[in-house]
Amino acid sequence: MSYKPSEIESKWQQKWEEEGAFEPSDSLIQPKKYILSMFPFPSGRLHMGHVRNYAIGDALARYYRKQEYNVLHPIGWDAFGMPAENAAIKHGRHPKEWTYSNIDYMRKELNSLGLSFSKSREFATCDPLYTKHEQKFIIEMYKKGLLYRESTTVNWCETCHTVLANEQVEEGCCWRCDNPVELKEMPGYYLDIISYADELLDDLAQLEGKWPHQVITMQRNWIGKSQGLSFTFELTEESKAKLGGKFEGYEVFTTRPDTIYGVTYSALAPEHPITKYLIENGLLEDDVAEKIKAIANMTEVERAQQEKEGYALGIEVIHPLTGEKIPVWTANFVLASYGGGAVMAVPAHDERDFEFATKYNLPIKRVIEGGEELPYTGSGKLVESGRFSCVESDEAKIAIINYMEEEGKGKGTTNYKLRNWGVSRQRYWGAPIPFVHCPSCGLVPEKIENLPVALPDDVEITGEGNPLENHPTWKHCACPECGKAALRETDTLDTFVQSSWYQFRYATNPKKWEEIGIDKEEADYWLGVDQYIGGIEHAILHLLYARFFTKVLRDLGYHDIDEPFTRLLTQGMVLKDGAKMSKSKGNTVDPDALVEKYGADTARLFILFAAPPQKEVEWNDSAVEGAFRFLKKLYDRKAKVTGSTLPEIDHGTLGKESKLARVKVYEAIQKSKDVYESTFAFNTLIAACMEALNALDKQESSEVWTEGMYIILNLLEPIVPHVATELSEQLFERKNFHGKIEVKDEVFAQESILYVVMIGGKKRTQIEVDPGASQEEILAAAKEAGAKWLEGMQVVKEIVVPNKLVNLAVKPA
RNA sequence: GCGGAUGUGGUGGAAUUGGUAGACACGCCAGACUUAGGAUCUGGUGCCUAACGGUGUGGAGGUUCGAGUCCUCUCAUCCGCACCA
Repeated sequence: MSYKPSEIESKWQQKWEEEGAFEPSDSLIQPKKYILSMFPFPSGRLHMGHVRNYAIGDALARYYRKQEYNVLHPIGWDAFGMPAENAAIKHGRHPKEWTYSNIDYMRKELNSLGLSFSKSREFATCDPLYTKHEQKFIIEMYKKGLLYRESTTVNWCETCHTVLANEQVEEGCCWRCDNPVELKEMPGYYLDIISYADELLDDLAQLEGKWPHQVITMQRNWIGKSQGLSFTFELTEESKAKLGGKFEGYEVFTTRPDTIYGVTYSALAPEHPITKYLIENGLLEDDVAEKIKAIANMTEVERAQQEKEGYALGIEVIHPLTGEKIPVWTANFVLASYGGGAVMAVPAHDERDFEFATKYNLPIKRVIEGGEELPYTGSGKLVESGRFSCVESDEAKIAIINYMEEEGKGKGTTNYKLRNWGVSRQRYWGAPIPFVHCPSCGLVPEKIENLPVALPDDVEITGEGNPLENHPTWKHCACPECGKAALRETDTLDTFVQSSWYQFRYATNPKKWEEIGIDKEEADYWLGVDQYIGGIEHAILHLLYARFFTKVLRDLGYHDIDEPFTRLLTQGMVLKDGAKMSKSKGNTVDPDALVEKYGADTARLFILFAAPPQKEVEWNDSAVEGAFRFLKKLYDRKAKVTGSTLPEIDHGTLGKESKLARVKVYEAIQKSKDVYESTFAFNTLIAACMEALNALDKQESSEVWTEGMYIILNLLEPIVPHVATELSEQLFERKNFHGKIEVKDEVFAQESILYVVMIGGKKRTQIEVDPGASQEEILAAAKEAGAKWLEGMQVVKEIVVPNKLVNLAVKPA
């Protein structure tokens, strides 16, 4: 019988389904492995990236299951989000209907790949049961002061009609639709991720070596911690008067307090309250006011592309140390979102300040020695810096901070680039933010017993405005506190909130899902995820949020885990014709079609064989054929097997070719541990199995064949489970899938050892030596074999690398 | 600009971590079997050379008996952040 993947695969998929073969045990004492591939968004169909992601995770899950670990390998659906609403707008389908029908289709696709998921723990994040617990967390965070509502400048995507978090803005554009992001002032809910910035930063150290270095660095840079001095610039009396007594001064932050004596001007962001006040009260000339407003309307990206531009505001502040009067400007390079939206400017020692000062003829005062030209941004001895002159930069930084603190003029401060996480979305298809606006009580969280605050099904989705806002009745409710008429919050939560805690939900037994969100005992048993697998595109977004949420939930008492993902593998993209597969480029390969033509095993084998998982993999039709050919060959060789157990082989009696075949087989075993447990270089394990099969083909011992197939099927089962299980069932009653196969050292014992002979660093010949040969004997043999190249030469050094080579260093005699 | 990677045959990629570079596979070439095949099997295949031999891991140096692997400089490509004071 020839290899018929479709028959074999559907047979085993059905069997696994009936057996509930991949459910984890409820016993929480066994050694465990939690293997998690990032859950998919139910977009409609699987793509090759999914196949790769799940093939990697499945191989690991199956490997550990065979090693008798209790394995949790769950799947679910990241089901809220814009595309569902876009489908509603475009095709008039209800987001819920669209989402669930996509899930049904994609579940079948995943099934057809033979992935060993726990079916009982599958869920979609749009399930009100999931929302219920999430809303409870949100309310608890609010009560703890970690969630707050405020009106501020936000990133607004006009196409998606919603606010975006900082992490969701890529080069000034929306991460989802790629339209330029606008700045807009509006109220929203924020999670105080900054209060966890230090822990998020410090704990990266424990991920070192377990997460890709690149991801750790990206997170570190994103958090962007910097230390320095913050102090208040007090306005002069005239300036205070000009500002109607509304302002005493403003705060600035600097990482270079050592340059403070070099301040020659100060600059405010166009959005700074003082700038705004001056404009709104007509205290600037009309054309200047217009120009400042124009800057304020630009996005940060647009501003960054502009030349430095600014305007004198006609006010002055007092230098905190010299008492000098310093002019105040507004400038397009000062960011409203960082360090209070105001800076002290030291043109001599800062490139931006220098460029600006040069353009507007502002004074430049050197206060640090070093460098030939200005601006000089390095460190050095201070000059013209009062009592701090002659002190080195590093010391001066500390001394000046200390002095400012003593004098009550400023303090040492830490600043982060990280902004608090804006979680409000003005969209329908998300988890409602469980708050109520009461005219008498203000902002009130919904009562826990009333959760979930569920979405109404009867909505009109037009793309105009927020459907929840427009719904005739949904938002009208009674205040949870005073019972009077009130309005529900119509914002929904960012979908990244759902994916921030799903790893804990899977760990909780489904029997408890109704009652509790996270079971502490089970969470502490299963988490951290032993191996997490997903795309690099989540390096900051999801992976930072999930780390943050984990710490917050820990502090709320839900579990004791510090880091959710112990080990992380970021898989490379699947390319075709050198570009990422995408519908718009028309270079996709449909997993369904592939599975239909060659079977799931071929698809899985190809994608794991073509490249190591961390790298990009280029699609190659003939390499797919090659993978299929190998499986056909493997299947065909079942005829060579004569016994149904692992045979006892008398190694000494075997022929040379048979011995070599055994070496290859046992080398593959050794390789497999390394691959499955540390390097994930499945390509090399597959190659080792191919080598072993090639070597088996070159010999005739049926015992060696039996042993070889017994072992190879065991090693390949995680990668090509259907064909491996089928053959194992036919040949060995699946006995080869249980327990470890011991490596037999006798196989590696050699009768003679091959030494390469190098003379003068060049490979010249080789010799066969008895394993017991002494160093002298080996050298003698080498010299004899290499006599031709030693003529007229003098050996100056002799190196013998045991079991490998002899190197004779020579020079002309 | 800052940060992180990566450079090995025609292609995807190996290399026991300083020890025979190119495993395995794709492609290509030759042959066999076939009515035929884009099926299967066998053999070959880094480059230069008729051969002996030489040469070869982006480039240039260095350490070493020995370097794809370690060090210094350099070039190229990719990714992330980007006026963060």
